[in-house]
Amino acid sequence: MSTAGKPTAKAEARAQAQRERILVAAQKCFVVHGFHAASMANIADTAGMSAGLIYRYFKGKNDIILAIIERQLEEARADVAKLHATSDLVAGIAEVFQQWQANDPNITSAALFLELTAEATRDPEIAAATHASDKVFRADLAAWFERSSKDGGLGVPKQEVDTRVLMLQCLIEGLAMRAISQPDLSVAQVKTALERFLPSLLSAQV
Amino acid sequence: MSTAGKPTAKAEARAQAQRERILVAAQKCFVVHGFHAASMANIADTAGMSAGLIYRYFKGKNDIILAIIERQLEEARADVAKLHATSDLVAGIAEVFQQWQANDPNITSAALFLELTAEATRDPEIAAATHASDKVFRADLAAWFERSSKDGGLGVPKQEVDTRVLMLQCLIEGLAMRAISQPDLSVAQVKTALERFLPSLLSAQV
Amino acid sequence: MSTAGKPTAKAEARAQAQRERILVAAQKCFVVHGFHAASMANIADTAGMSAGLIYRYFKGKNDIILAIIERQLEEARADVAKLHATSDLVAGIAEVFQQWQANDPNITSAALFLELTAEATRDPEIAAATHASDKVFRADLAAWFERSSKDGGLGVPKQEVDTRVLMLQCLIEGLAMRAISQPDLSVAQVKTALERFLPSLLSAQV
Amino acid sequence: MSTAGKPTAKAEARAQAQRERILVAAQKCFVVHGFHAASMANIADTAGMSAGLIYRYFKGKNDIILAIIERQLEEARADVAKLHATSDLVAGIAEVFQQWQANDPNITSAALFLELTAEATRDPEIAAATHASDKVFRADLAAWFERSSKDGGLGVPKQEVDTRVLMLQCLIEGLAMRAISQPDLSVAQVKTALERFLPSLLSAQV
DNA sequence: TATGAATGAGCCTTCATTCAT
DNA sequence: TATGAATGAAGGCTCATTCAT
Repeated sequence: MSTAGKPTAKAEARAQAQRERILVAAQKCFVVHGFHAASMANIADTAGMSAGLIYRYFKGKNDIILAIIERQLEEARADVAKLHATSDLVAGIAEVFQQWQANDPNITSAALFLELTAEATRDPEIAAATHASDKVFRADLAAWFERSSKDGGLGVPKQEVDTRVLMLQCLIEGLAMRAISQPDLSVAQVKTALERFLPSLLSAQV
Repeated sequence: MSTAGKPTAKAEARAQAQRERILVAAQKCFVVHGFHAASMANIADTAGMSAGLIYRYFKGKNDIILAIIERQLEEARADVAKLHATSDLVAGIAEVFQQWQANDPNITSAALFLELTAEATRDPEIAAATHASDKVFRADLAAWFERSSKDGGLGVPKQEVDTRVLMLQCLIEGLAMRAISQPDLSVAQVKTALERFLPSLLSAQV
Repeated sequence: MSTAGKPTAKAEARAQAQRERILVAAQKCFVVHGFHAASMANIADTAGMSAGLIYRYFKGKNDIILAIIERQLEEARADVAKLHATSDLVAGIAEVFQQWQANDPNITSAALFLELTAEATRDPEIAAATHASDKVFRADLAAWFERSSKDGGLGVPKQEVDTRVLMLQCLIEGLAMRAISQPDLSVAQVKTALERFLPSLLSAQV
Repeated sequence: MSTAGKPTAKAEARAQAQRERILVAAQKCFVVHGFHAASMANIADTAGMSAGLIYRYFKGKNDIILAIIERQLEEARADVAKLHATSDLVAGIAEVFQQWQANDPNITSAALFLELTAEATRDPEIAAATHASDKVFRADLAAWFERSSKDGGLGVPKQEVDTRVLMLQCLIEGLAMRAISQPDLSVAQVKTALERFLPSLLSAQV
């Protein structure tokens, strides 16, 4: 009985690793084929395991998506946290745009982002997850905007925060669509635009 | 043989009407169920015809989507034309946002818009159609921005046009995502934001 | 429009024929493999059609069973009606027993009968159908028992009817099990037993 | 090597206990879910062991069923033995009926009984086991019927024994079906019927 | 032109069974 | 002896597409 803890911990670690393996494979497949077109067999192949095994770690295809949404939120929050440090929002957003345009597999693809959002329109579970995730992310942004500059924030006047956050999100998410719809849009152009209009969103003045 | 001309003309008109009927039905179905989840039987039902008949007018499901993208472009161009007249961009965009949020079936749904854009990432035909469509639309916007105000334009300095168009598109398309991800976002908030930041995009000054 | 009726009638006739074809095939498969072990592909093969087509006529596997239960009731009621005429219950029951023992494919097999009854323990829909069917059949039997002999009945005293019907059903259904569990039981033995004990169930006296 | 005997004996005892544990769990699962619907994982859970371990004690699912049939025979024989003692067959049968109707898990459920019997139609091994088991049980009953009343039997005339046993089995097994198909059948009704017709089966007179 | 019956491939999921540990 | 992760083979079902009528 005294040794019961160790095997369990080991097993749980392995289980977590498997879940991760599946999520990575699934994300890859979803990006390539789309959520509905990607088959479980597809994911299993990509993950290098049998299809049946996936069901030991996830309740079903929908469960996988839900987990991916959570991952996305974490990534996004981490990105925001990084921005605090650099404080160079223009460069940061431009880089994300570039990654989106290049379909960089290391970050959540723009296409998957759009597809998940669209899916929220139909699947209640995905809707709930998306909305909750979005709320948290917005709160993060708002806190950063509101915090004084000496605390690493932007010192945006309180009554302006919501409006600014809204605009910033539109801008970023709009760039996700641009990255797909306008493949010849250069990063330079994006940077130019951001340098021209971002300051008014971040300024401490009204 | 001498009468072959007239029936053909008539037939072609009918064919065009049938195509339209199918497209309308398909768009309705895609909005409700999503592109992949909407079945041909579904579309046929909605169009009030048999499933088999659709294949006389479209090569397949993908063909329908391609046609719908073209329709979207036409709608979007018409919207821009309307904006020229009203010139009240804030109200116009806010209304579109409201329709998106309400999932108004009379307008291309935000979800379908996102879904199609995402699909452009995978299907080369859809990509081509999307990119071409986007290019035309951007040109329309640019022309409007550049045209002098006495010609119904905005008189934006030439070197600023691309940047401004880009930002405006990000804003609008970003609102499409907001309409889905942030269901409690009020139109009033959107209007406030637009009134605050849109002017700088439309102003004739640098 | 005036010709709309005829094709529909024809189509409906064909649809009914298809349903019948499927039911016959399904019954065959269920008898051979059992309800759970028989696959839809199996049934489709036996019916000489594709698996997918079955779903045009039945909602699913369960739906088929439900239809079969209804068929069984009709057969059983028809059998009772025949008994009225012949009035030779011993011979009638003995024949059914023989058919059960021979696994005669023209009548509901004893095994399928047992399996369906067992399934009623788990599937609420099957339970409902089984109970309803049983009730109707019991009512038929009771009416026959109670009706006076000049009306083709048995003239069993009213207060005895339920008890007698119960015993008769136990006897018959018990024979279904005997037909399976005791393959060397001869029809002669069954007849002997029936002649010995059935009269007390059918007699008009208390 | 000199110590090989004792551990083996111990081991065999343990093995027997494990088999028993599995059988009890399996029976429970089969009663609840049915033979085909009960999964090995289910049984393993109920038995409080891993799925893989079951295969050390049974060749497979079918093997378990075979063992369960043997158990049933033993139970049934024990029941008959009890009847000798009480000699109140009406009460005994009524009680079994009640347990069947209540789906009492302490007794072989009526549904499982039917399911097994039906399965005998398909699986030769199960058929063999069922037939053998049934034969032994019938012999037990026959012996009891034939034995003189001073020896705890019923003293039924020899030439009548087979017929009476057959009828009694039909009655009991018929009640198994009634317990399922006629859920509103009261125990009182059953008792009334048994009191009315059982005596003629058990009487020492012809 | 129009129908809708029919097909067949493919999807998600389950589960008995095996095997490395 | 015991575990439970892993497999692989079905199974039920859906649906785009074809074709006889």
